Order: sequence, then C-alpha cells, then structure tokens
Amino acid sequence: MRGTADEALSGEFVCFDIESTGTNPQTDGITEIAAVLVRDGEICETFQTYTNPGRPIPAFITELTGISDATVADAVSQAEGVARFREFCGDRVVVAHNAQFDTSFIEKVSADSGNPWEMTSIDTLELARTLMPELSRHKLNVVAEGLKLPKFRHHSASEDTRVLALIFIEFVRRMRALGVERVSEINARMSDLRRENVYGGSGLGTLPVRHIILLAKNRTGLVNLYRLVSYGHLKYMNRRKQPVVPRHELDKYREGLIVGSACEAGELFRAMLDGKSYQELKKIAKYYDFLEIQPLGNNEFLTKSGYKKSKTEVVKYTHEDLINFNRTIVRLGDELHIPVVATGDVHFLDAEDAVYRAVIMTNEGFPDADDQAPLYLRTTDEMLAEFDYLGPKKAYEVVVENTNLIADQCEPIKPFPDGLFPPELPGSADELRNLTWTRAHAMYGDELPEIVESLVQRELDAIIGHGFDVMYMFAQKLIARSEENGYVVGSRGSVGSSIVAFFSGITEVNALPPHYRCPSCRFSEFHPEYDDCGVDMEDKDCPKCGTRMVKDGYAIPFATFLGFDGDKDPDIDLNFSSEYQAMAHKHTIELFGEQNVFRAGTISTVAQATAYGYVKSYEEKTGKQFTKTDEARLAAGCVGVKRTTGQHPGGLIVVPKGKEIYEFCPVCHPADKTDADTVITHVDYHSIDTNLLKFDLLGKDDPTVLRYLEDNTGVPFTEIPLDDRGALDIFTTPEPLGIEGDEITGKNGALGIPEFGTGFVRAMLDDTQPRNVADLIRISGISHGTDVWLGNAEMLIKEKGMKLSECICCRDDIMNYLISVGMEPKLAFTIMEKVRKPKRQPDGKKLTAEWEKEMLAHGVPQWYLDSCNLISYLFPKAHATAYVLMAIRIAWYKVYHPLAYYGSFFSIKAVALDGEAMLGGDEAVKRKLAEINQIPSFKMTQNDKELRRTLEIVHEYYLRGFHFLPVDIYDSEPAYFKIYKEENALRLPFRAVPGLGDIAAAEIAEERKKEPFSSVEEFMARCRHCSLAVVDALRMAGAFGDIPASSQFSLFEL
DNA sequence: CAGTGAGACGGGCAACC
DNA sequence: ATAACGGTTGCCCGTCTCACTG
Repeated sequence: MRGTADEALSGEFVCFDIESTGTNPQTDGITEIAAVLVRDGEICETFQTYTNPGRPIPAFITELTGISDATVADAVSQAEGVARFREFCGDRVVVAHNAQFDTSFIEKVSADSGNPWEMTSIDTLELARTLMPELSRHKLNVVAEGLKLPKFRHHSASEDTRVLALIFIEFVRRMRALGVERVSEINARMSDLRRENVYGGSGLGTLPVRHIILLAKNRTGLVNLYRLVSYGHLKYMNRRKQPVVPRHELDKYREGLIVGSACEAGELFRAMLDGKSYQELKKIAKYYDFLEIQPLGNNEFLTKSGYKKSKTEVVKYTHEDLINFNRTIVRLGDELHIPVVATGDVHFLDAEDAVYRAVIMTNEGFPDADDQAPLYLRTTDEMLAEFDYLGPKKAYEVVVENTNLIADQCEPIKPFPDGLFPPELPGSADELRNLTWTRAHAMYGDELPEIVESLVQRELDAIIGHGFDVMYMFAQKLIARSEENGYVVGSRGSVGSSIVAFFSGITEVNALPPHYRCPSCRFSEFHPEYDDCGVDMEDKDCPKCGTRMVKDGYAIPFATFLGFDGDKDPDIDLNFSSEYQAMAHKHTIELFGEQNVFRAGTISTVAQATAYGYVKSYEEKTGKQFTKTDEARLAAGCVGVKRTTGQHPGGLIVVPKGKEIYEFCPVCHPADKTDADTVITHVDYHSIDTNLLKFDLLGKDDPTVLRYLEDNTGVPFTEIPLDDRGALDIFTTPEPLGIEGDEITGKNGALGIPEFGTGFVRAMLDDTQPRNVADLIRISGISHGTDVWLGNAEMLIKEKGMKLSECICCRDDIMNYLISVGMEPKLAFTIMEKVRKPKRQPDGKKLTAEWEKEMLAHGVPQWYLDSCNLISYLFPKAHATAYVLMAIRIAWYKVYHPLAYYGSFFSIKAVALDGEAMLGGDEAVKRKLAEINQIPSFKMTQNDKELRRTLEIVHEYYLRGFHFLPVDIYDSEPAYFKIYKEENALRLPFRAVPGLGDIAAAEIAEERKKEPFSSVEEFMARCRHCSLAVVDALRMAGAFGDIPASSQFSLFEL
C-alpha cells in the first residue's frame, strides 16, 4: 500500500480503474473512470463516468478500450470527472491494479485543478505477485483466470473494476488468514511473505527494536553472549537485516551477563522521548543492571533534526531537555539503587577520526554523513567536564566510581578458550591402520621392504599418537565418496609427504624414494641413490616375472607434513572438482552432524584502492577538495574497515560431539543470504584456528577437466604414462602440437596447461628447458614461490651457470640439503619452516645470525644463505608434485586428443568468451587480440586479461586446424562445448552469447526437452529469461536454423 | 511510451590455500 | 614494457531488461 490513511481490512474500500489516452500522466489524459464500493466482501455501489481528455485519442487506444473521440465528445471535463469520483470515494482507501498508474493520473488532474489529493491506495498487482507466486505473470485477466473468476471484457473500465473488486475481496480473505487486519500492516506482512516464498523462513518483521548493552562477566556470560548474537542472526533477523534478540531469549540466557540501558536508541531513553510517565520509566529501568548517560554531543541531533515521534510528528528538543533527560536517568538510578554509568558510545578513537567515518558513510549512501556525532573515546577529565552539571560529586560517581564498579564485576576472561578440541570418528585409528597395511601389502608384497615397513610404522605411530587419525579417515571417506561419483580429488599442500596418506588413498603422491614395483608379483626395487623422482628412471621389466614394472617414488620427507616429532599442526587441504565441492561439504555434515559443522567465516575489509576510491567519491559528493597528502591520509584511515562477512572458499570448522559452537564463537549467515542454510563463524576463523579443526575442501578445475577429458576420449587418466615424451616436450617446444610457435603461442606448448600457462612460468620454462618430471617439479616449486626465481634462482642459473637441481626449488630441498651436510635434523627443519613462511627477522633476513654461523660452519656456501634470505614464500614438494602430475596428464590430452583438450579448456577454464570473435576465424581472433594488447597494461581490466588468455588459446586451436560451430538452439549445451570429431569442430555453448547466463541457458535446455519450437516467437514466449537482445544475438548467430520467425498457427490464434 | 520494483548478468574486488 | 605465484570462492554493485497500466 501507499499513503498515510489507515483502515481495517473489514472496512469499506473503493476499487477503481481508469482508461486514458496513453501511459504518460504528464501528457496523456483520462477518458473514463469506473469504481465500485466494497463493503463486507460485497460490491454495493458503482460509479462510472467518461471524461473528455481534451486531446485526441490515438487509434490503437480506441482499438484497445473501445473509447473513441466520439464517446467522450460530450463528456465532462477531467477535473469534473475526478471531482465526482472523489465525492464517491470520500476518505476511503482506494484499490487498483498497478495502482500507481491510476493514482498518478487522478492526482495529476486533482493538483492541476487546485484540489490536491493524496490518495492512499492498495495495489492488487503487488499483492498478486506476493500472494500468487505460482503465476508467472500478473496482468489483471491472468490473475482473474488464476482465481477462476468468470471471463470478462478486459480494458472496459466498468468490467475491469468489477473483476478487480472480486480479486480484492479474495485477497482480503487471504491476507486476514495471514494475520493482517489493517491496511497499515499490509506492506510488512507481504514483505515477510515474499521472503518466506523465496527462502522458506521468516524473520521478526517490523517489531520495534531497541539498543542494549551486554557485557560478559564470566565464561558463562560469554557463551550466552555468543549464543544470543547467533540467535539474533539465525532466528531473528528482521526485515531491515538487523539481527535482533527478543526479550524472552535474553531473559533465558541472562546468566553471566551485565545489562546496560544503552544510548538514545535504548529502551529507557526512547521511553523518555516518547513522553512516558515517570512511573513507566521506573518500570523499564528496573530491568537493567546499570543505566547509561552519555555526553550531550552524542544526542545533539535531537535538537537539530529532531526525534520522529510518529509518522507525522517530529519533536525538536532543546539543550536543556538533553540535560534533563540525563538528570532523570540519574534520579531513576538513585531511587532504584541501580548504578548510573557515564558511557561514550565510542565509535572511533580520536575526535578527528570522525572524518573517516564520514567518508565511509558517505560511500554507503548516507547523505548527512558529514554531520558526525563526537563519538570518540574521552579521557576521564573530559568525561568529568561533560557531566559537571550533575555537580562534582555525582559526576565523579558516574564517570569514575560506577564504571569501575561494573568493571570489577567482570572476571578476566579470554574471548576464545585454550586448547584444541578435535572431533572424533569412532574407530578411526584402527581403520587407518588396517587400510594402510592392507594397501601397502597389496602393492609391495606380503613381506614389505624394510624401507616401507619402517616408514609406515613410524608415520602411523606419529599420526595416531597425536590424534590425527580422525583427519586422515575423514579425508579418506570424503575422497572415496567423490571418486564413487566420478570425480578425482587432487591432493594439495604437504599431505603428499605422508606415505600413510598415499596408502589410505588421500594422495596419489608416493613419498617413498624412487623405486620400481611389479604390478603383478609385487616385487620392488628401491633406488635411494637416485634422488630425483622414480618416473624418470629407465623402463624396466620385473626380474621375477617379466612384467613391465611401475616407476614411482618422489622422495619427500614426512617431516614436511608433521614435523620430526609429529608436533606440527598439520592441515589437510583437498582439491575437489568445483562441480562436486558442495557435495563434499554435505558429506562432512553427514559425518559429523549438522550442529557440529560450520563454514568458516571471513571478514571482508576496505583495501587500499577501494579506500582511495571512497575518498575521491567523498570529494565529489561533498564538493570538498583535498591535497594529495590529505587524500592519502584519509584513504589510509579507511583501510581495514569491515565491509561485509562472507564464506571461506572451502574451510569447514568441526565442533566435537558434546560441545556447542557457542563455546567458541558466535555464528551467522553470509551477508547476502540471510535466510539460507549456510551458517558461518561470526569471527575470522584464524581467531579460533588453535581451538577447532578446520578442513579445507576447496574447489579446483583440474578434477572437472579430467572428468571431461575421460568422458570425451574414453581414456582414463590413470593410464597416461607420466614420462610420455610428447607430453613432456610441450613444456619446451610447440612441436608435439604440430605447429610452429609464433608471436602469440610462444616458444613452448604450455599455453593453457594449469599452473604452467602464465607468461611468468612459460618464460621460466624457456630459460630452464626442463626435460623430465623432476625438472617440472622443481619449476612448479619455484613458480609457486615468492621471490624464489627473479633475482634469485634465475640469477644463479644465468650468471653462475648453476643447474636447476642445485637451486632451492621447494621447502623440502632446504631441510634435505642441511641434513646432508651434517646439520642437526631438527634445526634443519626449523630453518626450512622459517624460510618458507613470509615472516622475516627484524633485520629483514630469514636466517638468524646464529643459524648462518652454523650453516657456514657446515660448509654451506654463502650464495645458499643469500638465496634463503631472499625467499618470501616456498612451496612444499608434495604440492608441487601433485600439480605436476595433473599438468602432465592434461598436456598429454592436449597432444593426443586436442579437440577434447580444447573443449575442456573452453568449457571449464575460460571465464570470458567472445563468441563473435571465436566464430570469426583466426583473423578475427588476431584482430581482437591486437585490440586488447593496445590497452596500456595499467588500464587493462581483469576481464581483458581473461579474454586475452582465452583468445590466445583460440588462436592456437585455429593453428591446429580446428574451428567452431555456431550456437544452436537444439544442439548447444548450456556451458560446455560439444565435440564434433569428424568435423574438427567444437559447438559453442549458450554461455558464449553475451547476456545469456546460467538461468536463461538452463531454461532453454528445459523447454526444448518438452517439445520443439514452432517459431522464434514461440521460443520467446516459452523462454522468458531470454531478453530481446539475446534472441537477436541468437538469430544473428544462426542459432534458430530454419525455425520460422513466427508460426501461422500462433498468428491465427492471436 | 512514464515510472517502478525485481531479477539476471557481468565485472570488480577481497580473502584464502 | 615492467615484474610477476596461480588459481579458486564468494559478496557487492551498476546496468540492463521486463512486467504492468492505457
């Protein structure tokens, strides 16, 4: 509804409709007004008049409404017609379909004739959209049909009005069933209902909310506070997206909390503003443990913009009033023996910080943000001065004595508990042992080689001894489930350093030293002297049974994962297919319970560039001009301010059975999904990462790509030989692809190979010319590090002629090397850990003077020390290895199954597609690339870069003799490219059409399954999410084939 | 075609492993 | 052209389009 009048739904209403010469109230006129009076669910009186609009009626309007110039020639003027209509209406609330249209005409005519009329109206169109969500359209006749009302002649004002009245009567019945009794309640309830329709939940509506101060005086209070904050977000979010705590919940969980009466937005202060009696104030004040009074400046706005007492009444108070409010609170405190405390409602530290708040709030759309209340932290003296009107004794009491009184009630507590609380999976230790030994024997024989036996034993002892068996078994179950569903899981992080992880199926990286093993008789032969990876060894047949042996082993130390004493806090990160990630999260909830699993939350803040943008737009909006220095200062003041809360990319926090999340932190929903079932921790998870176990179940394209490649080639990736010459060669030459490198494709064939395809890494490939898997692992290590290559390893190789294998490539290299020169293993481990993390010594170095001395004493050369000191971040070898395995496989498909490879890339990796350029052939692609490359790099957007990457690969695709088929309504997939092997072509998906997104694409796919499209017209009618522009683009691309523009049948039916 | 609310789309940005 | 870790998820916001009235 709109307007200020109110009425019970059981009362009288006027339903009306106008006909006009057009849709513009400024230039068009009214030709007919019809209305009926509704009382007690019955139509009782009717009204109708033609009016002369004073301008010709367009022919198509006459066609539509049946009203011609002749009809209105002798009719009354618009002003007269409206006046009569007003007489019919009286003070009643009016009802119309798309009410704003009709009221805008009536109000315009009223205003023009000097009798302004502010109508209060109810819109049945809006009601229909909310009450009948099952209808996709809500025109008057469609709604009438939906309600099974008799047929009528649409666009006749009288008939429309009568039908409108019947619709309204039904809607009143429905609204009253939903608890709406008055017109003024409609909007709130309907808005709640819309949320329920969308989300299936409901909040608190528009109940009045008041501020309150809750202090935790002990752990019980803290847990209750976390619980109340969580309930506010999860159960009681109101329509304004405010988390609200109902009083009954506060009563229930008040133990351990100290409750303060808060600021002018608190219950007590508002009661004074609303003019409640002293007796009532007393009743309210009794609820609180302390009453608050605040500096007058905090409430100064009450004297300027005033207090909105009701919809129509704004009260402006005086300075004296503000003093009296505080005096009243002091008197209440005295009489009720409740301490009165002077508080500051502090929003920023220093008075001059107000400007930062002004900048930020201006950017959030507050027009009066420049007028900041002085909500800074005052000194005791300043506070005493603020309250001197209470007299020195009282001022001292409220400022000093009572604040301490409250503070003294609080025990020292920490925001988060101490200690780790890991979850349990019953029987996980035994299960892990069995699984590991069984798989070890299955691969290495009944009698295990000593090296395997002892390593497994040592690892199991460390893992189970520290209770990490739960992590292992959890990961194992999740991965097994994903694989059952056809998606491999990529190992990530250092978990591949664990041979137990290998045997239990968590990683495919085999950390053992290089070795051969016979897949048929399980004979094995270890070559620890060969410190590179086993895959690079010569092929060899089994000396026992003659079978070609498997080459394996990447020689990765377990300590990288768990430390030497199994005391490092390990972390299992897994790369699930992005298509499967949500399922993995669901499975986690199944394993540990809904009340125990939460998505880790993130706090998103204002970063440098955005802060600068804020300052610029603040200058623009306020007309102020700052110097460069001041701009920088203001921007710096905005950096780090919280913007929103969100979901961690994949981290799940698990609370053990028997514990509640509220013992650790509050929880909430992501900011944009207030009613969704995603529940996130309300604190950045780093605050509790030492308390609760977190599993990172991340999304990654590689598993999706492998699935696509397997599905489309029939070759399981597990059968790809990792030492395939062709696949390995594309890291140094484009030759295996059957093309010569040009300016765009470059000197190697690694374009589009995951983790190897950027300019930086490809240049590294050209510089180092890797020949085997070991080299690729080294490059993967270097390329994922920070400050490991340029000015470091690169310089050592180019200027000192060193070999890649001599440089520091992975963090494991450091530990292995330092142990090999005779240093103590634990120290070697410590130094590795220090070098691999970004944190530096105060002098900017990574190594302490002591460590350097020790290293030099063991004959470590100076260049090695320098290299360590330069490194900012270093990758683990296990992670580098896992990524190289993926890269080689994808490279293999790129060489031997190119069409499938390109299909996978364009389908899954390419975010930005340019269907037009792609269809236009190589020349169009090169033109577009040249166009993008014209853009100076500082101006190049993320999207430009994405598109460039895709087009470079499209160019390579053309060089290899392939082309694209245009989008086709029946044949295109929503997002994936379809392979046409005989034609050397890929079919563009709907996604390649700009403006055609996921929802529209899914709709087309759904509709075409039902029955063919007889015409483009029919297509548009059935696929409502396709805009005109999209249909046009589809037509231009030839996507409709020989489907006619419009069908004869539908023409007749019209 | 005026005006308005809602939803889809796509780009930009931040957090994170 | 420089220097460069690569790649992922998710939230916000501006823009576009549609629905609906005659």
